[in-house]
Amino acid sequence: MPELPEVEVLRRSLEPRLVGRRIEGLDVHARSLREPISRRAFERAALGRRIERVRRRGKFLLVDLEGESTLVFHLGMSGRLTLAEASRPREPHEHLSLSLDGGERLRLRDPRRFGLALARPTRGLERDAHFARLGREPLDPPVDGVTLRALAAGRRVPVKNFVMDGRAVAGVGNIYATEALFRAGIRPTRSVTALTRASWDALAAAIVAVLREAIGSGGTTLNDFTDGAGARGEFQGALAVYGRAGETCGRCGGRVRRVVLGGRGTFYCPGCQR
DNA sequence: GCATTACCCTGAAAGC
DNA sequence: TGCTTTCAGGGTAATG
Repeated sequence: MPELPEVEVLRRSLEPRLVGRRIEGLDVHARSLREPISRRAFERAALGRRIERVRRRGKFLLVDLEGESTLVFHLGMSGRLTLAEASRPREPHEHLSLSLDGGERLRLRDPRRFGLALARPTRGLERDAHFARLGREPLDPPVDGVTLRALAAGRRVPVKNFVMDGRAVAGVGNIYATEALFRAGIRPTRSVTALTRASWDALAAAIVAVLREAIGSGGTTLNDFTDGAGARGEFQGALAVYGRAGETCGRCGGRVRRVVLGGRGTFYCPGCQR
C-alpha cells in the first residue's frame, strides 16, 4: 500500500533514470483502473516527448514532459511502477507501458486496480479534480502542531480519521497515521476536539519523523512494494503497532489492540496511548 | 454541512 | 488437500 514515503522512494529511484529520456511508444491495455486509461490522451501527451521532471504530490507521482504535459500516476493499493528491459514479457495486470529510448520500458502493474494513470496539461494541474481538494504536504515545510490544530478546527472526527484525511494533510495513509499516533502517545479514537496544544505538537512531530524515517528506510514493504528498480523497503521492521494486534507493546509490555476507524484497521497500545 | 458507510478489485490468508 | 469465505484499503459517491 504505497503511501507518501513509498511514492517518494519510487520518485527518487526513477528520477535519475527517467529525466532526459524520450518516450518512443506506448501500450495501453483495455481494463480500466479507477478511471479508464485514455490511450488518445497518452499518445498526444507522451509520444516523442522527453521526460523533464519527476515530482510527487501526496501519493501522486507526476512525470512532467516537454510540451507542457504531465503523466499522473496513483498506485492505489497494489500499483507498481518499474523500469525494466523492454524485452521482458508483459506481466499479468500490466495496464500501461511506455517504451523509452535506450531499450527500457516503464511499466504500470496494478492487480486490484485502485490506481490511476492520467495524461494532463501541466499548467493548471493543481486545479484538476484530483488535486483541487488535496491538503498540504506534511514534509515541505514540516507541518507543525499549530497548523494541524487549525486544519482540524470545526471538525469532530476521531484523530486517526483526521490524520488520514487527504484534504487536510496529503499522503499519510493507514500505516503511517497509526504509527505516528503511537509515537505521539495519542489514542486513535480520541476526538480532535479533545487534543491539547502539546498533543498537536507531539502529533505533528511524530508525523514528520515517521515519514522521514520511512523514506530513509526505503519505505514499507508488507506485500509487494518496490522502488522503480525492484528493491524492497525495510521500514516494516520498524512498525511498532501496525499489524501487531495481540502482540506485546515494545515500550510498556501491554497488549496491542485493533479497532476499526473509518473502515480501516487501526492498532494502538492502551497503555501508551491515552 | 458534516460524519459515516458502501463500493470498486484481486490475491493472500484463514476457515472449513 | 482443496475449496470457499474473509480481509486488506485509497478515494469518492451515497447515505445518515
